[in-house]
Amino acid sequence: MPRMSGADRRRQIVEAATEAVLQRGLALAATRDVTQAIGVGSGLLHHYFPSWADLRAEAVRLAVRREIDELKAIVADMPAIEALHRIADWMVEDEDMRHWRLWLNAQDEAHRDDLLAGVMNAALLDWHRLIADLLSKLGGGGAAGVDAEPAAWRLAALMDGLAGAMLVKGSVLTREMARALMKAQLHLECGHKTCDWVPVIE
Amino acid sequence: MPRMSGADRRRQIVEAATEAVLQRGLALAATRDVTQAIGVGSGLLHHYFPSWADLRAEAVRLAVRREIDELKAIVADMPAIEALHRIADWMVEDEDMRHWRLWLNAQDEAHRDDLLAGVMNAALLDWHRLIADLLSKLGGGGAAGVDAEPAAWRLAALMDGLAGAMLVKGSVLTREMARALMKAQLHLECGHKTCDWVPVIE
DNA sequence: CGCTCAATTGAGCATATGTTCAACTTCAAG
DNA sequence: CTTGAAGTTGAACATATGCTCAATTGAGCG
Repeated sequence: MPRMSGADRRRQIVEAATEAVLQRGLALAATRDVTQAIGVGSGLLHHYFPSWADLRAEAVRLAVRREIDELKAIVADMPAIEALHRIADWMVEDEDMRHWRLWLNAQDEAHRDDLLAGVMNAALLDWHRLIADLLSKLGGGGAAGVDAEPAAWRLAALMDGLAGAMLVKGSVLTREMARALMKAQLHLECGHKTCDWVPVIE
Repeated sequence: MPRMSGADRRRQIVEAATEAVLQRGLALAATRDVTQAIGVGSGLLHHYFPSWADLRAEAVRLAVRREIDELKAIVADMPAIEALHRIADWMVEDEDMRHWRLWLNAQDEAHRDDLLAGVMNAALLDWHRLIADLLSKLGGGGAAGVDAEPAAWRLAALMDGLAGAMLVKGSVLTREMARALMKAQLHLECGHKTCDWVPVIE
């Protein structure tokens, strides 16, 4: 009901769309979820966004960027090896895992939506860079350390894959298994010198 | 139009549903795709399946089972290490990757569909077992070999993760990178003794 | 006050979905 | 031929979606 400046309203809409998309998933979230949440008419949404696909992509971009930024902040002042382990823990920390759900959901939906594809590609690069930078801090600067780039791809992809399997209802792959598998991978990648964690899976 | 025995008709419907689901994805595939493809009325579908969700789950089960069986056949008579590398190649072989698309799609959709969750859990177990069995043939029987179970989980999850990233339109993660990363993982898991492939990523 | 422009409305449209059900057709058994 | 059960039909229904557009409101300004 209350009047707003264009920019503010736009932000509010994206915010509501982000919430909708996190709660209901990309498939179920609809324009009406957004308009009803903030109590505006359906026309207003299309006044700011040409189509639902545009708003949806923006919403996903916001959700994903926030999540990565938050993780970056958590990990900012840690030694690299500790940060990597922290990331493995962070992965299984979220109670309902809405963000992993959205991530996988968006990656999947990106097959049919070019806007989402762009968003997810950018996100994947960020994600990879975060890990690669940490890995390259491990070796002590240069010579015989870890090959950061491919190792980062492996770690990033492994997390995605584990998350996907873990999120299936009633999955045999539990959270603790996923965590242990991630840590074992760190062990494999970093070797004994820089990483003394020993994986145990019963 | 032609009359059929119940069992045959049922099979035909599942077959058509499988094709529909592979072509259009779980989100877009609809009952009408199936009925129109085989030229029957909409009521017939519900005569054999209580709901679209049931038929869809059956269709996914068939598609996934076929794919795994096919891979098993390809790999059947190979030495274990060769088979594992063959699987890494197989992963990026498919031109349009419809089966990977469906796999990831179904895993994602499984959040909202309990029938699919069951199907995908069973599939994941099969998938893991295939790899674990190959790995356990590597060590020579027992003692100081590879720890097959967790290694298989890692390899399986890594493939899923790589596939997911690779399938995003315009992805930075190309097929050749995915293949190389998988082979590098095999190198990491199996060690130098049993696996002499050297990963190269430019 | 009036004027203007942007924000806002919401009923309505076109489209698509899964599902129902009373009627119809076929075919084999009696 | 009759009968009955199984296969089959397709128009109709309830529901949901994104989107349009003529009309209305409101705030700032001269």
